[in-house]
Amino acid sequence: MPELPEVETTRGGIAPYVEGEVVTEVVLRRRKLRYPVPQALLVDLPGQAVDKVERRGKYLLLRTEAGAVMIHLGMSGSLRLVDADTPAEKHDHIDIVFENGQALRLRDPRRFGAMLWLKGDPMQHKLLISLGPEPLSDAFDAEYLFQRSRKRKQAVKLFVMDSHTVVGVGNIYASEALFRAGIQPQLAAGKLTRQRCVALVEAIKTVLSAAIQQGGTTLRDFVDGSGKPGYFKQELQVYGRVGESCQQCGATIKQLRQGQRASYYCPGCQR
DNA sequence: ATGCGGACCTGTTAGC
DNA sequence: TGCTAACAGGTCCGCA
Repeated sequence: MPELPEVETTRGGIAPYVEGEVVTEVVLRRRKLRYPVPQALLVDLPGQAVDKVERRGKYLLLRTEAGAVMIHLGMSGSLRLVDADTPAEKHDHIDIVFENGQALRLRDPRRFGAMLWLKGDPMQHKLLISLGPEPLSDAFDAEYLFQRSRKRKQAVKLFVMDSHTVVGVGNIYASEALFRAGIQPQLAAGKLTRQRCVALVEAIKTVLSAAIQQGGTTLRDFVDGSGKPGYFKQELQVYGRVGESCQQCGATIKQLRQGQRASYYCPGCQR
């Protein structure tokens, strides 16, 4: 469900309410998520104050003096702030309860998400250490993408969705960015020219920034920290629009499958 | 190193 | 209306 804009929307939504708050208790209703929730989280987190809520790629980090809580929302996860006594529903797996009576509640029907407890520098963790640059940082530029893509036969859409290339570009925004850059998704990454790398980097930055502005994209069930949906869906040009006509050129939007995922593109605008 | 398919889950929807 | 199959925002792992 969440790509970078949805995770960033969640981060921004919960940070003001969670930073500075002291954890009193962790309520675990279901241990089996993507990875088993470590016992150490239940033991070590209570008593800690959350210093900062950060994001790296699609991972959220709640930093405390003793360690960091690392959260991934997978395909269907959401984090919401609720009163601690709000009854938990079926897929509400974990509550981080605070002294002020609020709780940060993780809901995740498909359970592809994760909550881990990291000691030491979280950026050195296996899951974070080899991630590519943040798409909205200066490190992600056309020259980087150009060099990185040399000799790659992989389709450009799969290439930009690879978190080792750049983090945070998921299935929706990969299609959207390629449309905006005028690049067809099947093109081998190694065939990108410098010029097209400029356009693609620009498109990725623009589409992600715009989506963050709109509070993310809600296809069916994404909600932010207070339960509100995102409004970027109405800005989508190709994603989910097979058979509709392109707003740019009028051609019919097409769909194909790449890496077991749907890709959407306009055969008129994308070459 | 690269590239691909399978695996992990449940819920919703499309199609017969 | 009901059943079944396909599909859904992610990404790690193992194999060729």
